[in-house]
Amino acid sequence: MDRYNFKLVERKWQDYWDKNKSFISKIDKNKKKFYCLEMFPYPSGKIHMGHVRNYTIGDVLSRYKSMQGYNVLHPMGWDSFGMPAENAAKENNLDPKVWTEKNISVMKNQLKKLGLSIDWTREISTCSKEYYKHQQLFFLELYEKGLVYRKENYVNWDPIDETVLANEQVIDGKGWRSGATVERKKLNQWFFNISKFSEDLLNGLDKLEAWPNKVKVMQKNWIGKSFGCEIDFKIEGKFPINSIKCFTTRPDTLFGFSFLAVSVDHPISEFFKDNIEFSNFKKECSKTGTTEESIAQGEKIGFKTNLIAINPLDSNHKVPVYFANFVLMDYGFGAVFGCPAHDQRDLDFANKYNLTVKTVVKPENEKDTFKVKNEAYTGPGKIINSDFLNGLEVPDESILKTIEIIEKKKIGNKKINYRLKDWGVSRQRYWGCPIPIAYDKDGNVIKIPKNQLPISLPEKINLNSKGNPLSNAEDWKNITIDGKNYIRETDTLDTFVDSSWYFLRFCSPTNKMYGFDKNEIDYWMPVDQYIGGVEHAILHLLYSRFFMRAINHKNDKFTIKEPFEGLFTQGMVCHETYKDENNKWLSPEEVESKNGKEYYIKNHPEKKVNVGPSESMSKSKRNTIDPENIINNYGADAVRLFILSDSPPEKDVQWSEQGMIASFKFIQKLWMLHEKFKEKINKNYKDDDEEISIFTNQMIEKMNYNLEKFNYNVIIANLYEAYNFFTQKLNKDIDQKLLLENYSKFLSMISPIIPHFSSECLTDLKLKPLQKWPIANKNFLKVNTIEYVIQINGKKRASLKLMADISEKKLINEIKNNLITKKLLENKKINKCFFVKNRLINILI
RNA sequence: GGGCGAAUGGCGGAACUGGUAGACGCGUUGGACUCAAAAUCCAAUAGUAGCAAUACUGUGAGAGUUCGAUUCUCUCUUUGCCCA
Repeated sequence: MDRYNFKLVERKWQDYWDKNKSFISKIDKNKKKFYCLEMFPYPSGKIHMGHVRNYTIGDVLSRYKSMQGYNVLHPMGWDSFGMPAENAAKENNLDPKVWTEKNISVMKNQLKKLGLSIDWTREISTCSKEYYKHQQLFFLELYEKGLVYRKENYVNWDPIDETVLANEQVIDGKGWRSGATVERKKLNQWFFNISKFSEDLLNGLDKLEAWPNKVKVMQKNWIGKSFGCEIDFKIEGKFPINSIKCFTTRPDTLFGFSFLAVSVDHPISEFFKDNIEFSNFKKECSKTGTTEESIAQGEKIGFKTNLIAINPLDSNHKVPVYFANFVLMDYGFGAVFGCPAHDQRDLDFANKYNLTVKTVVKPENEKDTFKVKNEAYTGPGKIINSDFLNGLEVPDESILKTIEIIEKKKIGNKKINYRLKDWGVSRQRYWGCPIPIAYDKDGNVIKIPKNQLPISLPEKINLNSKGNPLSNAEDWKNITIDGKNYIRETDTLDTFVDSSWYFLRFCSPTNKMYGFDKNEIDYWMPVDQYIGGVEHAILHLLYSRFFMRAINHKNDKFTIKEPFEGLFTQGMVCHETYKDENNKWLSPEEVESKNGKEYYIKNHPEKKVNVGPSESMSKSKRNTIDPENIINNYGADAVRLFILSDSPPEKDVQWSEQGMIASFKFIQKLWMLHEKFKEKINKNYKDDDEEISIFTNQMIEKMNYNLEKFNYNVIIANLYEAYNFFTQKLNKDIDQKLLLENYSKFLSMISPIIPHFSSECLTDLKLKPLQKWPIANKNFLKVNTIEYVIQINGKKRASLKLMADISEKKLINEIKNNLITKKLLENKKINKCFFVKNRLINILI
């Protein structure tokens, strides 16, 4: 008996699928379509285990659906613009394009070795002109629709590298690369008007039934709809200003008003621009940072002005106006009214500056003399100390009534506020999609004519110069249109723009005229199942949902709104972490252990290794496992099997060498089983055995259930059970035909997971590979005998194997007559019985 | 601080709609084969007591609903993720 040679077999079937164009998809209106998409990778150089997991999950689903008769679209591409290419190019003095293309070809080979059922004819790469020229056209279309605009905005500015940094590139207030202290700087930036769709994006979530709830909740919180009102506060003082507008969700606490706080960027800051103390205060504020986190945790500081604000509901009630570091200009109107008794932030502030704390809400079970001390009260209750508002129920009635009064008095209006801000898409970088805009000498914006697209990135550019390489590329930057001189926009688009529509491009990847073909979209979209990491739960998914709406805005290019009908977020791949005595990270290859408890450096038993917790694989912790090595050692099928077997796909999985070996061995065992099957099938037995058909058909039902629910770890447990079952069955003589029928169904059911192996076995039996998905025969789903559980007073006491469908009476009779169970009821009076058909009986005595 | 989850043997994890808790795998132990080891195969494996049949305990803790709770409700503890 030969060992199973995975190297030959896997190579053979990958070639076969290539040659036979097995996974190429075309529109077929007679078939139901299924669009299965996994988040496309960034071509960083090598695939990692996270990719293996992601794409295996998608591949199992694609193959399963395709066997069920769906017309499956399962494409793959490259999210190939972005900073790592630019950085790598700088370090190695390379062209980012060359670096990227090399990575793509390596990674494509690696993916092919996994045996994925991908239609490679649809491969796209976002850094190719053929892709981004359509994106430039979209940009112009959106601009024409008023969904793109330019405004000044604050950015993180690295003064050494002369570049803008993303928030995550700022570490402890310093640039991650240069180490320079990051400054806040105002720059002209391009924005997508995503906030225009806030309400629609929020409402759309309700219809996404096949999305994980947690993702919907995250998006909902991100959009952050809050209901409240805007209020005009009259201002007294010697400055040319009559009123300041505030947004509040708690107008009902207006009588607890004790100060008005505005952002240091508020227009009234103009009045203080020559005030040195104010400038110092403003500097102080920029140090503490502007993230909501640093504001919530940091000290609340204020700068008292000589302005006075008046309570619009009580003109005798006057309070000071402060600049405060916890008020942000881009939320609401950059001004809030402070009610310390019912907002912790306001209370901290009031305590620091000795401001009045007036309680205006009391909890239901407290007296009217209730007073807030060190902790703000934000819960429900009743309004007190508030003149004509007294007695209102907090929060619903009190807020609505107060808004009504405010509107009647014409001092403010009901308003819905969203936390979602417009999407800044400008990046001062080279390796991205150029923005199709130019400026005349006065700085006026003109669109690049559509017939001049694409605007290609210049080649052979000096990346080591300071600042944005494109703004230094004089030849490229200066252009003439219709004889007039212009300067190109030198910012490129955020790479999240690239990934906001790639799922549309996959439907018609070679269409030259437009980003997609309507016919193809109408057939393939929406994506039926989208699979990827939960880290993209907010930005990428929200941007994609926005982009669909934006493209469709005012012209109804397609009828669907949501790009992703179903979403599945898989967990990460983790591994233990190792450190040597000097606290340096060690990779798993450098470590070994004899007993599984004590670890030491390979071949150096005297050098002990500290084992840390299992964490998501990352280069920095050196706890990665290279998929390519694993595939070479154990084969693609074994890796696919292992990566799915140990944990539910939505949870983190722990990489384990032992688990990997177990999966490898299982395939070897399956091969031995196959050899035995073949032997039996070739001999002429006649004995009938219903049990084998019952088992197979029940297994089909289980597989269907668990595949639909993504319980892939359970599926593999089912397969192991099947293996155990068949191994035992083979000791008996079974009718040839019956055996072949059931075994071939088994082979079909394992094929989504270990397709090379399954194809090999099926053809070895002179059957076709990629068989149809088996359909359970209902005749075999009904079982003749059932093991009934017998409970006495709720406790299991025995079980009896009896005919299915028997009645309660008959079962009790059986219990009374059976030798084993007889004693349970002897001399006992049955008070009550609970009978669950074909399952159990609970007798109360 | 807020939101959403999770907690089951030595480990990863199963358990349909409230109905036999621990499927399946790993590990461990014992045995077979072998000069020996590896590999492979067989058996055992929640805990306690017992030679055993069996009995009792047991799904983070405590209460509740129920004939019956890993599953439903409440309180608490720990923990993860997200937003801050």
